[in-house]
Amino acid sequence: MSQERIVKLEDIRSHCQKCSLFQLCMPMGLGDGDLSKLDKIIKRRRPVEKGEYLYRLGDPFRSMFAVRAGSLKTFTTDQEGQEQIIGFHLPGELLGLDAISREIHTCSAKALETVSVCEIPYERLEILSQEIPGLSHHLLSLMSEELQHEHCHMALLARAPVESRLASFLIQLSERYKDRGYSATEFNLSMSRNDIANLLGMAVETISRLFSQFQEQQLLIVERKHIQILDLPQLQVLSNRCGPVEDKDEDDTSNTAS
Amino acid sequence: MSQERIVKLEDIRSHCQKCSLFQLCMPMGLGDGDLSKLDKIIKRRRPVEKGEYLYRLGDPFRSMFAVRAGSLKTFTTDQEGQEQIIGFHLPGELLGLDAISREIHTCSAKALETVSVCEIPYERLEILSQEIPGLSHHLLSLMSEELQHEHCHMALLARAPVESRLASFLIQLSERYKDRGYSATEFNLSMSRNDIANLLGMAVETISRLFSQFQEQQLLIVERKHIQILDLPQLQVLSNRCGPVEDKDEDDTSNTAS
DNA sequence: GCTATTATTTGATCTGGATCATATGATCCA
DNA sequence: TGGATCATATGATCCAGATCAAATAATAGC
Repeated sequence: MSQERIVKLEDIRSHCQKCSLFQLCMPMGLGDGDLSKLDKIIKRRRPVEKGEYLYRLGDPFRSMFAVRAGSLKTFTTDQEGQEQIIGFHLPGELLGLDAISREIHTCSAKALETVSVCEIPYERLEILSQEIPGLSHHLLSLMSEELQHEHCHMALLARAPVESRLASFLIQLSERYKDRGYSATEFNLSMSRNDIANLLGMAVETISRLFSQFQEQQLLIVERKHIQILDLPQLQVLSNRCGPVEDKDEDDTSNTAS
Repeated sequence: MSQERIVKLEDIRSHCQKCSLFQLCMPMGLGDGDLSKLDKIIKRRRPVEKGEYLYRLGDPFRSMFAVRAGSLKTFTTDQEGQEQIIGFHLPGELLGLDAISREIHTCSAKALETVSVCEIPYERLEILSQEIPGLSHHLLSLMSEELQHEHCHMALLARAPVESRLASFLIQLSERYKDRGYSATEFNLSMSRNDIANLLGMAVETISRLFSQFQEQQLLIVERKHIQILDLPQLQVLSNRCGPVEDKDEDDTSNTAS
């Protein structure tokens, strides 16, 4: 076969195919041809340094972004300039989907640490999605996931006591790291206590106290930004999450929670 | 021209074209041909009576639904069976988009009053979206709007004092009624105080007290389910909503809020 | 129509978590 | 390298809004 030649060609252009995150941001059955079509429209950007904006609320929407490395926060601002964090974004995640309808970014994206992103011009992606079957569906699917996640977050903010909120947050992070091939029980927080508090609708002091409390209860060990989870099941019980029961590897999620 | 014949044909099948809500649920430039294609895949359903479910959390996802008349609430349920309302849905709105990725409904939809819906089989819609340019984009756009709206709701739940929450809720309802050609200042609530409280993450008693308080402050007149808004601008100030400044008919939304 | 049940209102009390205050440990940067 | 600034932690106090209690109004079921 002419495998050799193809590989070399890929080396030149198909960054996507080599990207370890590809399965996360575009997990569909694309042929090589489709892949390189997609790859061609993607722009690389110079890294966004910690504290810099990827985009700001009100900016015209031209591109979506896929996080390659580092992490960001997205947030809206109310009429008094108060920041409300919408979410944190890890490698492999797509940002900016919420701007499609108004063609204006409705939140700001700020780097929590040095971040590298792939820029995907939306107009060209739309054209491409007419050529590549499944691309539209994939985008819809990603947004649908985002909606689901936000429904759970709303339930959290509306009802959950502070312990559940933080537990839920930690479990979610843990799962996302796991999906990315990192440890599910040991990781570094890239965001400040302040940002966590803001996301979860509580005061910084409460976050601090809860970390201490969880540590006392032997649920985790926390030292500055570093978290080591000791008792994931107990955190899960605390979190009391919403939605249908998920397919777990373990079958410990039956109605035996009581 | 053969206009006469076409009109008769439309009478038989193109319900969409005659539907006053069409601009709300599918507001794009569809030709007559596209319209009748869309119309062909839509199923009418017998009305859903008050208290009945349109779908339940965990049900397999096969169709989206457009509300034709009446209203519904969607809600998730946590591990303890506690209901968390995600939103209320008025005529012209689309339900079920959040189920695309998992192919399972992640929330339940229950009628607040007798409801009639158009059922749109998702599989057929996807096929259709390859034929009709703009249909995919429209779906993405709708979901994007939903995301934006939920971001604001999250900010509300995380930060806003109870007055802002109720004010924001009422303004939002008012705008939605206005968009549908009804009065922006006088309408009936189809949901109970309990449901409002649940959506806004507060206690029923607080809703009751706030209605009384708003009435005392001459912001509105409330009598049971009937609301008459007297001072929309003041409610707007109270609500302190998030996001970029919207295009209003009036230009009273500049930075003169201070 | 008449009772049972449920929804809403209003008042009294209580509490989870915010806010305030202060200490201490990091990080920045001239 | 030392002082300024910022992030985190922890204790003390306070208060917005929940919860509890009770009355009243609406609706449903018979």
